[in-house]
Amino acid sequence: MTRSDAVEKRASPTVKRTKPKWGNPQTIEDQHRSKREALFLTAARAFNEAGFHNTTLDDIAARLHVAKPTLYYYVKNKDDILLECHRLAFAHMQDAIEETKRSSQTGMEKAHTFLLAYMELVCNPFGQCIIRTGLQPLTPQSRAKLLPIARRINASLQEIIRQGVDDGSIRECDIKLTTNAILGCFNSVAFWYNEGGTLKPADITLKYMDLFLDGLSP
Amino acid sequence: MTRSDAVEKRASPTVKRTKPKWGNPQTIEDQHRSKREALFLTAARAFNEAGFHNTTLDDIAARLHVAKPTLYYYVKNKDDILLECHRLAFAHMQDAIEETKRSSQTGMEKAHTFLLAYMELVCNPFGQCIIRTGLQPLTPQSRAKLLPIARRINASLQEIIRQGVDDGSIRECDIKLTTNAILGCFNSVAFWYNEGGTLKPADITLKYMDLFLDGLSP
DNA sequence: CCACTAAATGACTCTTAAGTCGATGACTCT
DNA sequence: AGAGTCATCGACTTAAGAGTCATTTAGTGG
Repeated sequence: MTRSDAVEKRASPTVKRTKPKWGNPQTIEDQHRSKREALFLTAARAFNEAGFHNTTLDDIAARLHVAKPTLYYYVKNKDDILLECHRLAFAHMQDAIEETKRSSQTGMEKAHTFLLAYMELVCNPFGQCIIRTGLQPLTPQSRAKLLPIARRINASLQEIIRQGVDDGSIRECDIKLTTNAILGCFNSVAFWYNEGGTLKPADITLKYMDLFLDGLSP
Repeated sequence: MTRSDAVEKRASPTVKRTKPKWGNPQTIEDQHRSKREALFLTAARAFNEAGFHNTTLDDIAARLHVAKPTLYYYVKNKDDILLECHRLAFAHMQDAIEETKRSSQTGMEKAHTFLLAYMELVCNPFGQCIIRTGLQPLTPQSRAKLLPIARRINASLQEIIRQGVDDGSIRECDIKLTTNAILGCFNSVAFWYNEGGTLKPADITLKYMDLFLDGLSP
């Protein structure tokens, strides 16, 4: 690679550093953070397209028009990248879980709120990364950090359905199995959802809810 | 490893060769085939437990009490192993597809037959391997061989549901979306199914069918 | 203009695991 | 017993890709 290439590479997506005045040091930290986020988003997209193990750090660096060692300025290692992608995805659900916990809706209504949030998770690059890449490539330590979060999501939906059965908004059913069925069904959207398409997460949620509510019997 | 260890290793699961008389050469070929099958089953189990990329050929060889180069006597390379695992799994579905094609049942009834077979696929080690490992680790060439088969399964279920809607045994619905929902839901069983448990594939199928047929409305 | 820090990189090292090869033991048939 | 396979393995090569480090460049504040 020639000298001028390198310069051109660095020029394109790298945000120009703005004056890190002592009075307003926020600016430079923001820059660092926004570059980190760009790194994760780019990595997640790459993982989703080619798979975690088929994506090298050189690939990710190339997408960012940067050399591999630069990544290590923002991130500890490859495992760390995936871990953070998962964390960012889960953060999105955290709010939805809290919201349904606080609200005084029926189980059915809560299920709708919760599942809409979940579908949005599953359709965004970080969520797709969770579903498609999974926890397997992570080190056992990183996996141990994420497993409780994943379990909490499952437990929250179980809780919601149980409440629904109690308040009569959902019919009697095997709660664990039903939860697994619904989540499995929603997860699978990560494999065919297309960001550019006309079908938006909210649309899919409605159609799936309809299917799960009224069933296929004529 | 000492000399005697090696001998002991070879002794245990390796079937003793039986006389490959010229008059009955079948015997020795069977032996070769059964060892190949053992290899694939062992590999599939290993992939399911640790993931494809976390499973080395040495791991698989160790499980078979054999040295790595021995594997290459039965198999071209690692890609070949995974490809064959997927092939073996799909073969199971082939029969079910043909059967539903030939039969004169209603769409609903065909769906039941088909989905029972599919659930059995998903719960057996090779099927789990398809779902959990996926096609991503395969070379593009191998992937190209399997993709049409996967599509055929999806298309077959679509066909069945379409017929069900036509003959009135299934209510009007978005056929593609419904197919994806059902298959996604069934696929996810591969992640929690436990061979030793009391819940058998047929039981899960019934419960899931019930859910999809009658829905969750009270 | 100079010292300082943030950011980036070229050119390495190191490890892991896939795949190869020649030699050897086991069994059968004549 | 000797020839001829089948099956197996120890020891090796090779490639890829993660991670490191010393160095350079660019922008900033005094």
